Amino acid sequence: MQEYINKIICGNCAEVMAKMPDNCVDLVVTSPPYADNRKNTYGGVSPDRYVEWFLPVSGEILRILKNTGTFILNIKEKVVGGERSCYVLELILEMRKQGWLWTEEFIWHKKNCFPGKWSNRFRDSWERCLQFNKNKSFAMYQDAVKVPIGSWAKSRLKNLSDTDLIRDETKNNSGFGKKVANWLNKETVYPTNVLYLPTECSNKNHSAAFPEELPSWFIKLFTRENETVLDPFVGSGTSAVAAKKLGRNYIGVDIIREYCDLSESNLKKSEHEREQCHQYGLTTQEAN
Amino acid sequence: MQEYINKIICGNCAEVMAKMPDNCVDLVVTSPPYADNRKNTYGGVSPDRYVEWFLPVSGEILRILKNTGTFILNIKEKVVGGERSCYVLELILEMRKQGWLWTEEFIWHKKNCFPGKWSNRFRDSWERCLQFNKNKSFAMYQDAVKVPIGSWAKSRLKNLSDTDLIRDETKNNSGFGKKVANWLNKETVYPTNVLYLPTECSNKNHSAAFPEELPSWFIKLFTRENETVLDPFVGSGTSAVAAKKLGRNYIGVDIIREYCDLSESNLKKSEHEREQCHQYGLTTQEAN
DNA sequence: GTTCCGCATGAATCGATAG
DNA sequence: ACTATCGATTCATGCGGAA
Repeated sequence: MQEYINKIICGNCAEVMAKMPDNCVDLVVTSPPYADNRKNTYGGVSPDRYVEWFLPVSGEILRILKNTGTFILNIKEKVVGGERSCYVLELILEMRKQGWLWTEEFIWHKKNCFPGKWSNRFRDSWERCLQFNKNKSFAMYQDAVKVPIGSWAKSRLKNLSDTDLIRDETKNNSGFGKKVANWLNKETVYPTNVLYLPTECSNKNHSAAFPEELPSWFIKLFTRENETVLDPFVGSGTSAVAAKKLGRNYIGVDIIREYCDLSESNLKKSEHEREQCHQYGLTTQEAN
Repeated sequence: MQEYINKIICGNCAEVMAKMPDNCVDLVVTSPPYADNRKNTYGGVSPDRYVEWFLPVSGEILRILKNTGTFILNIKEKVVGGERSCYVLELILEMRKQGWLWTEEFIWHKKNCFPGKWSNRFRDSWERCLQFNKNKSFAMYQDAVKVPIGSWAKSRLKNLSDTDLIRDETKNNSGFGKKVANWLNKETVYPTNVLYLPTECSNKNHSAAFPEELPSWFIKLFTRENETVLDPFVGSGTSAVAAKKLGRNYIGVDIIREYCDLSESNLKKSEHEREQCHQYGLTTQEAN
């Protein structure tokens, strides 16, 4: 097992995982290639074969995950022929037959989604983050993701655009005012199952980079320091970088050599930034 | 048909709809009783029988809906035994077999969701609003739900740069001047598929009232004035009130006499408010 | 050092045109 | 007839350079 810790491994993730022992990983967080996308990079899994393609992967994850571990799957179905594809729904049902518990569906509500205009559809600004478990009693450290109420209110007010103001006029004033009053007494609150994050804008040289905050949030929620986080479709390495920054062990797998190299490079870059922070006497926490 | 227009009908909605003619309704928007919920009011449909219970209803809706019409289903699966139930996923798959197109899944992101704290779960702050159609080409009036543009636009459009000119020229040889004019005058943008609305605070004497803005938004998006909106589980009458306020015809059905009375009462109340507004020389639009 | 402003870009989708 | 490619459309964010 030790040979996988804090490594990026190039290979087919189902085959790589097959060599790993049972019950050895605390969290799997990944964003696999979506159906029929990225034809030039991952080979383009078609929607009607997606489930059969993914099940061997989820089967290996089920085996190597600890009994108290969690599997977070970030995914969204494409539009095909004017209709939402059903492969994600079918995948959930099949994974349950495989032995998984479908514990929860978190929503990533994207602040800045892709632009576009169509006659029969609005812009898609959300994705699914499906939570699967082996067992009803799994590890969850809710206090690690509590939101300081002060900064919440501050950023909320700072970002209050004209849009927000006008949208807010419609709501019931008395009820909301009462709620705010309640919140003022607390220093931190628990979040909900909706994550409201911007998409990553900077160039990652990878076609599907999710924001670091997304894996980071789940890593804090479902693991403690020195535990192990696996991403079988590590891509540009975002989740590995997040795990490392948070003092967790990472294991990254990708079938594309180029992406493995990119992950290594991003890991080095983040390590370099950490060192610079130490030079200036900052903690990495403050720097982020 | 005329006997149903602007009426609240007490009865089993599948039976009531069975008497209605084909292709007579422009929009169906409803929030049916969720599985195993509201045991004391709707008799408590259990999760494992939910699909078989709902399919006759969706079958009748498929028949009475116009070919260009839309069916919006507001629903969220319950947690049963620590796991999300799968009846909504199964329902979508079965409704497709029935002939429906699953066009889109809108998310209602609740601003102020129900409070609570559990050891293995955060508060649930979103619900599905599933869009189904009979036909790929359905009626959609996107301009009716445009929202104010973000405040970023003010500074962004203050002075257009050279690159803006170049970018647009490369994509479109002919009509650049027209484009600039469009952007400069633009004060509203199209929304996304996430609705960020507060939950209803006021007491509706109904166990599952959704905010009026939710049906209101879909009514504006999918119908024009004098068209017909049906809610087969009308409950406290929210969607009927919304339709009436927007100058649409409503048809409300509920199996519970008490809820039919409540709907009638809420419709009267909204009519009364409208009259009061006229007395003060306000339009109903301004009052809302 | 701080704020401001310009700019590229991001898991997109549809309809028309071409092969 | 059916698939593949291409252009047009569009919004908000974080970054880097400048004031």
